[in-house]
Amino acid sequence: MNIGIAAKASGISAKMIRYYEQIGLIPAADRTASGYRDYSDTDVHTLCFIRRARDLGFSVSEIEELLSLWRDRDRQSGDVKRVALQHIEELRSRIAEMESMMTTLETLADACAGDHRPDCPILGDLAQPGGRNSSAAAKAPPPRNSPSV
Amino acid sequence: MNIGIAAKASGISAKMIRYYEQIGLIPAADRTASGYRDYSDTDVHTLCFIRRARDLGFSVSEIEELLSLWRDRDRQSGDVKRVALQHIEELRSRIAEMESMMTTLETLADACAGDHRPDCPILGDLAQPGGRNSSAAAKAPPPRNSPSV
DNA sequence: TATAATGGTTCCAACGATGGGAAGGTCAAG
DNA sequence: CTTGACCTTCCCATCGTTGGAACCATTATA
Repeated sequence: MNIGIAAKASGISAKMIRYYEQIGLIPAADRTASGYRDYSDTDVHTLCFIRRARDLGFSVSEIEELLSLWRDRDRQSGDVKRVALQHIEELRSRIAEMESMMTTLETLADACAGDHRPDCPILGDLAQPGGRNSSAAAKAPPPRNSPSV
Repeated sequence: MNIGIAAKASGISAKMIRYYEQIGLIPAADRTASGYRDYSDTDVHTLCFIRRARDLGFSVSEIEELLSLWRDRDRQSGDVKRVALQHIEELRSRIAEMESMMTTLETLADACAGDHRPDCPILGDLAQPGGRNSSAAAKAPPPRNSPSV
């Protein structure tokens, strides 16, 4: 089947399917006589696996790992679980960071009248001469995934 | 003062200060006779403002808006609050998305023995033929900020 | 059958924010 | 005057994804 059909069937855009092939996440697809990529149901199944993993926020390299474990009949479930737990920790830390930002912002927003007057505790906080550290997390690893519609 | 000093004083790297100048977030710095950028205490104060806003997860365009409100003596605090509340909603939605992922992953990880045996509910879920939708959020706007180390 | 409308192909660029590094000029101390 | 630390500009990489241009293949319609 054509890449467009495989894209609809898997929920991964044709663009991304080509990209995944390019970076080696999936093997190069078969080609028809005219050069079109040709996908089997098995290929689509793999693409669905990838999409599901992406929806759960796994990075491409993690998906690579998961795919190879999936294909390995002699895998140890411990290896899969390790990848999952690591990702869970990653999510946990990013969530904590954002929640910390949110708490601070909510406090500031609550203190702000939000009317026509110029006085504003939010700007007041941002302009703190000391460069305040407050409660908002400052340093943390970058986000993974993110569908960026 | 030199860019290096301003960088240390503000907590923003020299690289990023040049970048912010390039994209117009901050005006072009004065130059010494030899071409070095020259910063005043006021400039550093602005940089600190920017850093604090970034630590709270505001995007560059939001910071642009906040900076212009900060400089506007006739601003209305309602405008500032609107920016903040919008960002809070953004954070809230991203957190919800990640929490949904985490919940799903934790359930799967709990169900996985994590030993030497190959049977694995995590892979089982990812390989669902239907392309499952489950509870994990699939679509959401891209993350802002993110200190990336 | 001629032609138009899809849909495939490749390649290049952009996003957002940041870091890395090369090549070369400047400054201050020894 | 040399050395080392700092500055300058410019380009590249990250990560996942989308967009577009230019061009070829297939299909459907007039």
